[in-house]
Amino acid sequence: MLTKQELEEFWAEAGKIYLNHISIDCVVFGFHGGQMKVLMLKSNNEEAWYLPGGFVLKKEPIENAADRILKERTGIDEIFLQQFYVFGDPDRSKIHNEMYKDMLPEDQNFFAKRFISIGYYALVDFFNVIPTPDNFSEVCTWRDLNDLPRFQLDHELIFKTALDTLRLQLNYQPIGYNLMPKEFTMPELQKLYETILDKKLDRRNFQRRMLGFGILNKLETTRKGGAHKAPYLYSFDLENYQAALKEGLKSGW
Amino acid sequence: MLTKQELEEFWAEAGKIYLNHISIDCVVFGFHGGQMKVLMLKSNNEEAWYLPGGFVLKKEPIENAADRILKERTGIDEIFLQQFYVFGDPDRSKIHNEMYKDMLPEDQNFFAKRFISIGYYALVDFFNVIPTPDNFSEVCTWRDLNDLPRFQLDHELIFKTALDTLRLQLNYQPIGYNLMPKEFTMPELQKLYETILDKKLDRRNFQRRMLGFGILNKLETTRKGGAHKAPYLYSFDLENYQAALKEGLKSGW
DNA sequence: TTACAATTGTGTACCAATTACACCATGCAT
DNA sequence: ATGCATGGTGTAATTGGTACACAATTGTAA
Repeated sequence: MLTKQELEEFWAEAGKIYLNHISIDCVVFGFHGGQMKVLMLKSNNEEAWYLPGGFVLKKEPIENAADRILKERTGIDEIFLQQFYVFGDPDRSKIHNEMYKDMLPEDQNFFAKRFISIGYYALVDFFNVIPTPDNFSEVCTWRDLNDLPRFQLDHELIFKTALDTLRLQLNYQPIGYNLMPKEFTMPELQKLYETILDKKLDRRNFQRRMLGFGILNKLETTRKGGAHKAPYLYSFDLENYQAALKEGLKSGW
Repeated sequence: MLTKQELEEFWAEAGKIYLNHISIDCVVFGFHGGQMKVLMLKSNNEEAWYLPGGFVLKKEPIENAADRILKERTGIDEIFLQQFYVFGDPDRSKIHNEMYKDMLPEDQNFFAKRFISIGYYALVDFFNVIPTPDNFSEVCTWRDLNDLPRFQLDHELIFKTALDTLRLQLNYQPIGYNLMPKEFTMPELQKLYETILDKKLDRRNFQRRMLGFGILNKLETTRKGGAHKAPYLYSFDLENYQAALKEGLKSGW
């Protein structure tokens, strides 16, 4: 987090280097220990948490802005990003606007302006992420979807909209590919689908159907360790996966 | 279309009343004579056509801005609108930016700025629309999807993205309801689906399935006139339609 | 070493939905 | 009145999804 003085310098400069009125907010999903996680940030001064976000440089494509922001928060370079909605209520950032209102004259005051926020969701391999706080926070960490904190501003709406979109797009986007590690077992993949969809699936039918798509490579090795039969490991056949998604995986879950 | 002087006044004022950098573009779909249509505009000075669009007032929710813009172009009040994508390439409005570049100093020059455009698609009953040109055009009219003109800027991309979205959302949005007139025959409705999906559907299965959804009211009257058996007229049962869409119409087309 | 518990891998019978096609009804044209 | 094109309804065949049964494998405990 920046010091008070650094923050003031940042405010003064922001309007010159970033597009006014426009922000980006990202919902970063990860999967670990059979649970879906979202990356969130918090300042020590405030109780509510917020989503990783930022602004668009004057000549920067918005996709690049989202990439850049997430590279800073996660350390990951080529992240899977999907634009999903724009949040444009004039009062959505009212609380922040009030906070910054008297700092500078209105026309120079970047943060006192109304912001229209472009929502992206991101899917990442949990283990590749190095959560890194931003200029306004000391804490950046994964939060479990079953144990979410209080959100700042309209970030709960943004998060919920992202999750709804994720569910709808499960059959059209390479969601498994981006959320799972390189190698995984069938029960692990099933848990991911169950978590996203929030319902139980039949173990045997899931397996048969997944394999039927022809998008998985069965590896030689098995995952030993549990006190049970060792499951086979799989990896995604990226080429077939991409091809299959073009058609949509036949009639969803 | 405004005169040259009026246009200059508009430019000078625009930056004060509208949010900078942000525009809205709408893809308005209609259905007539068994063909899908898009509402488009053209200036006599230019060859390429463009989509109805506009800007967001400083304190206006973006949905209201889209409503307002389309009310002006179509005369319709409560239009079915769906936000579908944001177009944020820094060069997307390059040609326009160049045109207006030298008119005013850069910081006051609303039109010389980069625009991020929020895309909405709209579904309207063809017969309710009164196409009305805007400040920059003399022509506002329906164009057939099979006979599209050259587009300005990135409007072809916007249109294509809208059409793709429409196809994907066919089972989740009240698309038939908004595009068909109050009363219609089953073959007419089928033609709509065939046009959107760009493929033939079986007449008999279409009918059985549509009726199976329980979202249509069969009316007493039939449509006479053709040299054949007179088809029954139907209307949508809006209440059941809304309910059915919440679930998604079972496993798409 | 052997039996057991837990979990994974594979197969099959059943049910629901979609598809393909046959047949009848209706209204205008000749 | 007859024919033809189109609309309306029914039914068999196929496909796909669901619900289980059963065998195989691994570590653990007797």
